[in-house]
Amino acid sequence: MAAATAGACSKGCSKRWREGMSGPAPIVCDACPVADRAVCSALSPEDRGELARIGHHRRYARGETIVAAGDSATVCATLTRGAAKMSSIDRDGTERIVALVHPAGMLGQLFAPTATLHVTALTECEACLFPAAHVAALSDKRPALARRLLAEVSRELDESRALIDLISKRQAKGRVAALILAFARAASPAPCHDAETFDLPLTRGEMAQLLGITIETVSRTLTALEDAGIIARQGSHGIAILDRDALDDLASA
Amino acid sequence: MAAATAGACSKGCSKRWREGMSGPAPIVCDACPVADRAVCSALSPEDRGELARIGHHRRYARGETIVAAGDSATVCATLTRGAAKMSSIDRDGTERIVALVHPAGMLGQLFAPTATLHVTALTECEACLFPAAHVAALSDKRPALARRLLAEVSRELDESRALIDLISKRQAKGRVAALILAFARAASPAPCHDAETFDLPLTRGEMAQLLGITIETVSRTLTALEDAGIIARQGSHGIAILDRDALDDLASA
DNA sequence: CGTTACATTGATCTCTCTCAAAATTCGTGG
DNA sequence: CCACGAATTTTGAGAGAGATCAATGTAACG
Repeated sequence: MAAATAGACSKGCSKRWREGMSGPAPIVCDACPVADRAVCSALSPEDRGELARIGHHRRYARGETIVAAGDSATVCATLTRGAAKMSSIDRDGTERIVALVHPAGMLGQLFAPTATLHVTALTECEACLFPAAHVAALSDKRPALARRLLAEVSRELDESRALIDLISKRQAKGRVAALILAFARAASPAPCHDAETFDLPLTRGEMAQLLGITIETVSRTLTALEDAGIIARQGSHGIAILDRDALDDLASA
Repeated sequence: MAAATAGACSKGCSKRWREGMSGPAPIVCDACPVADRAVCSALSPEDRGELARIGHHRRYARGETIVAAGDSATVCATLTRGAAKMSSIDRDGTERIVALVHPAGMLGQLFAPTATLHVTALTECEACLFPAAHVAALSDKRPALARRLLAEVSRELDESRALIDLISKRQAKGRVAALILAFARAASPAPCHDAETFDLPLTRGEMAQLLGITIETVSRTLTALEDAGIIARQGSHGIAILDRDALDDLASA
């Protein structure tokens, strides 16, 4: 299933694995936290039931590979809980994060004959997986689904362009500030206002890749933001926003 | 129609305007250079004919605004000739290019109720414009079109991610090299191999915005590439690739 | 309790930005 | 067709931000 290099998890997942990371399980839409937002919401209950029988639900540990670049059996998945990253690997082995996926987002590339991107769990997370071919076939019969898929990919495109915005900030402070705000938005249950306290589910290395700066600069910048009283930190990943306006200013610079 | 600031063209287009930049004209698919590649190729001749009657064809001068951010009557357009850029404008007036569009590509945002991005002609170019609502309605009736639209947006997404790749290179040389290669690819009529000599239809300023570096650095980098015998220049926009391997090396760094 | 991975901090160097001026290109008008 | 003027591009010198190299600190796991 996974590509050769993707099996090893360097982040100490083995314990959690043994603790009972669940394998493939049936899909129960009634309990789905994103039933109203995800792509499947475009389907009638009957159609959704049919799709639910074809696909399955899985839980992933942090660091686990969800889709490996090179996989030929393309899946179309919806993230129901947690966060994931999509990344490409250069010939020289450098990883490059090209997208972050939050709950209700789609994982995988619906159209590529083989996946060109790795999809990796950033936190413990859950997803519903479907064979891409089935989804494509169903969308031919259900215009509402086709339209919803189109809207979802368009949304991903907008997000991708927002990411471009993020990393084309000139200064490191601006990039880090924008990243913090992006996660504040994603971490909030309500779309209208952001979370004030949340976890950045990225290592410093991942943040550095994403922002196009070095690990050291990320670290120094976070320290500077904390010293300036703009954020507070709890452990290495916990963030509390103390001065939202200052963060906005930095992010738009 | 256009936003306040978008009307002025600082690039001396007035003459070409007067020379007879054509206004809206009927669509003639027989003469279309991208009839086999564009989204409309998914339609039957009859459906395409119907769409052609609804939409119209226009030519744009370099620097002209095709879609202005804020436009509420959303159009769905196909670029048939030339090159265009999509960009957002920050609150502080900084332009940020988030996508380049080449022939057969789609312009505009099919789903946004109002456009969030400016679309501007980079070269003299031509496009077929359709009301987005009509295209969306037709795609509900024609699964083939819906699928083709989905594929197109997915392709745009891939391109957007490629752009992220481009601007997350650490060094300016790598970014410029990658940009040159991207245009070499786009300028070539054959998909299998790139053009060796072509025009970069961007000003230094546009390249700088795109790459997240300054005009001066772009200029210096091009000079350095020329001094190193990797490229040759003809005028300020003509590029000839002399050492493809060296360029590849720089671009992947 | 030691090992490993991750994060922070420090010192130095390189690259890019900034400010400034010269050179070139291109459109315009004579 | 040539000459002028505006915009763009190139080049230079100096300053600043981030990269790099290196070491210390901290947390998680076996």
